[in-house]
Amino acid sequence: MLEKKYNFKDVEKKWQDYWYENDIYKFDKENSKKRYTIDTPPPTVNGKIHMGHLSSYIHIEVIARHHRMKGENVYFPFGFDDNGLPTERYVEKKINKKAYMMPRETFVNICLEETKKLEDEFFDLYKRAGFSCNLKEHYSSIAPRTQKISQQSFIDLYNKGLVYHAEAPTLWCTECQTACAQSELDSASIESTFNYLKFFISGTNEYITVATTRPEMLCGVVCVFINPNDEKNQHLLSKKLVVPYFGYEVPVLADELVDMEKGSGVVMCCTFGDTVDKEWQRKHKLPIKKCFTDNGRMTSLAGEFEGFKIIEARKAVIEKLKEKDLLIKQDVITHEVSTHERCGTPIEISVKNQWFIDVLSHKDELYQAGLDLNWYPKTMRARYLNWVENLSWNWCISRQRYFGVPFPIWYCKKCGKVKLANIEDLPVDPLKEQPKTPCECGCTEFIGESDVMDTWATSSLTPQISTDLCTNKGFDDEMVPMNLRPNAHDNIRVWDFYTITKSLYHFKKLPWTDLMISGYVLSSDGSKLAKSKNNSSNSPQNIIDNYSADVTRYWASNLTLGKDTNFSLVEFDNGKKLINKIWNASKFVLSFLENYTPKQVELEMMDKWILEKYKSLYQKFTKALDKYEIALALNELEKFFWNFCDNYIEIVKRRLYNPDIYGERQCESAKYACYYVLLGILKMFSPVLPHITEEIFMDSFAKNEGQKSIHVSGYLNIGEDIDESIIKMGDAVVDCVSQVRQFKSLNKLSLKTFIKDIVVSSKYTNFFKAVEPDVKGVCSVNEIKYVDSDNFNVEIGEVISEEN
RNA sequence: GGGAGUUUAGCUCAGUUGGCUAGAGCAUCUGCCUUACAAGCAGAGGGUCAUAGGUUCGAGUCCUAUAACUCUCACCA
Repeated sequence: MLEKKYNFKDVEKKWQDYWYENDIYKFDKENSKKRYTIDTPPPTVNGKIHMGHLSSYIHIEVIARHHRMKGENVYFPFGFDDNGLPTERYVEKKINKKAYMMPRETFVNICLEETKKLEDEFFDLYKRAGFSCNLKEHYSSIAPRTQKISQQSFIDLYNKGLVYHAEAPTLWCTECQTACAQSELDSASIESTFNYLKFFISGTNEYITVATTRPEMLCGVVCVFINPNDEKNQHLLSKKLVVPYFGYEVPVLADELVDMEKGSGVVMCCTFGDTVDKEWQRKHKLPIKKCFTDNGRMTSLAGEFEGFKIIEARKAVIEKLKEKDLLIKQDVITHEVSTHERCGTPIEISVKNQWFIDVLSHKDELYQAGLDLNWYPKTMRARYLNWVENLSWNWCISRQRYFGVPFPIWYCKKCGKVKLANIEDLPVDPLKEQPKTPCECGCTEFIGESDVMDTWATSSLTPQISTDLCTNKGFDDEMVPMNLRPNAHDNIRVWDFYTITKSLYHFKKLPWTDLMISGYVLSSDGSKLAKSKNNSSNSPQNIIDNYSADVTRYWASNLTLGKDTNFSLVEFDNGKKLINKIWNASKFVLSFLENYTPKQVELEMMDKWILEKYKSLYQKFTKALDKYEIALALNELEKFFWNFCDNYIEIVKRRLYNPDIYGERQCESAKYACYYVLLGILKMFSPVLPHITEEIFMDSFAKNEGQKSIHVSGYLNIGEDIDESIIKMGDAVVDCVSQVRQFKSLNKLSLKTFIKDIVVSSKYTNFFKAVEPDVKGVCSVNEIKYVDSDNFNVEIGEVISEEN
């Protein structure tokens, strides 16, 4: 028997423990059933989880449970992305010290401790949300077995010539003091000044106007460009110009990229002030002049400004230019500047020795991969394609940081050649170990690479890393391609792109077949949620405490895939109502089904009707979920469920209560339909509401059905052929009942009020006659008359009394 | 500047490949304590589907343009 009230706090905890202890969701790799494999996103361990993350994971969860209920063998692994810059910054902030202030090993150990603490919190939250992933064994992107896979990937790319080491212009963060990748850029709107400067033509008193937002880089000017079609400035090509204030001379060159409309139509080129400078440096083989150091201070090139921070230098130079009358005018402008996503510092371009994975020469293949994958929703494909089209930097994977997977390489002290580690020795730390064999040149002394790999260089291998947990096959894996990669849309250009890249490069195949892209959950005012912002009242922990895991899952399941949503508590109240209704309806129906075992009887028409409608719902529901349309599936199910409660149960309850009046068989027929429809509905609700459905199932169905959990019991499919005519006729009966109810409502009568007679005009007289006892009962009508007609109509007779 | 999305009831949103009178929840109003549920039930009111054209027997849905908002990429001299 079910309790009178549903107590989610006790019930949810009870089943979470039960599932965990009994390995209900364990993946059985020996099983020959159809597999469904999920490349679960490992959360970045750099702060607290917010409702956005949680909702995205709930989508994955529902899909995993759906496939499990379809009878598939679901591989739903779990892991953490717990190394790299995001984690380092989290730890630096927490301990209020910078990594470079201590020995590398000390910092790495603190990182390991701090991530462990956060991971325990994450783990607890996932359990409390009712997640059916494998919580017992999870991967970590810094664990030795992961490092091994990551290092092997590097060696494979090296051997294939797809990764190279070069001194090249690199996106550089002066705050984090590391190189970064194009995908790590954000943009910020910054107020700045556009400064019009006098560049004197060498040996004359004539000057030409050049506009720049970065006067501090005047010390690094290598040339001045004009457009080859710029007639009025053609004469400059043979001349030299004097760089204002700094006084040295630079040549004038022509290039089509110069926009004649912008500024003065003449532009100075530094190496490097922005991305166009990078192009020009390569094309015109310009010298490289470093104006600032790794930590963002001016170099000796800046003369008296050496040691100034970039922004300070800019101000100081402008003052000097004013003093010397070299500044013609200043326009205040607001422009978009690329910044580092982790710290918001404007990105500089610097020349450094870095490791790059070549992506620019494989754009076509990468683009094609986007076309070959199934994107849900479809529009997300465009974001990927757009990103690939706009790629302008190769993927820089080296970071001048500390807590990351090391490169498995050394440089020969004598000849400088790269020495790779042996695959069987992985993982290696080149700072602690030495190669086992000498260099080709005979030298036995090596310098280990001190850079570490970017975290994406590793997490782009999650298909290999996660399946390795189950197969122990490491880098090579038979379970790839996986079925599903789920993530939010911000990760398309990052994690998805990199994973596709690696999979194509290593194995010439796609890493998965489907992508399910979730939207963002925004604050109620439309601003972004962030892990770093801690708005606690809406923290996942509090929401689950207040509303239950099932209600939280209901909320997330109602979000449209791929679409951003402002957070609101309204859906939570709807979820609460649904839970309450499921509980009450089940309790009521089951009160008639104690010790009942279903047996086939001749069915009453309204019982056939609800079963046919169930079949129709079942098809719509599974079809929608197969296409990752969680909200649509849930919607159909809710509509059916409410109809089941408010119409079907109301219609049959008299038969259930009074077999003596309505007949023994008629009562058995209602029990049969109630048993299977309720069971079927609970199974369909189970992916979204795993706790309450388990509670009811285990209380009342498990024994009959011979199952240890609803979640591995499979959906209830009672047939493919749907009798549409019964559905239509039964719907007409409901329509008739509605009209009688409407009549009573409009006349402010109680629904109990008896009506002397009604006249039903319809095409379905025989059907109405067959269900006459049901209709009479639910409508409190004493007599029904019938008229054959194409037009449906219900005429309502005299009101008798409130009691009879 | 390129690309994508959104615009439907007071609010939050559904609306499949064009097809009967455009749906749901919340809110509002009216009734009803009906042998599961008042955290419930039965009803009612509320919409020029952003705007303007077009295709069609028929358009919320398809096409063109416009507007507003959002996201994304790029520009950043």
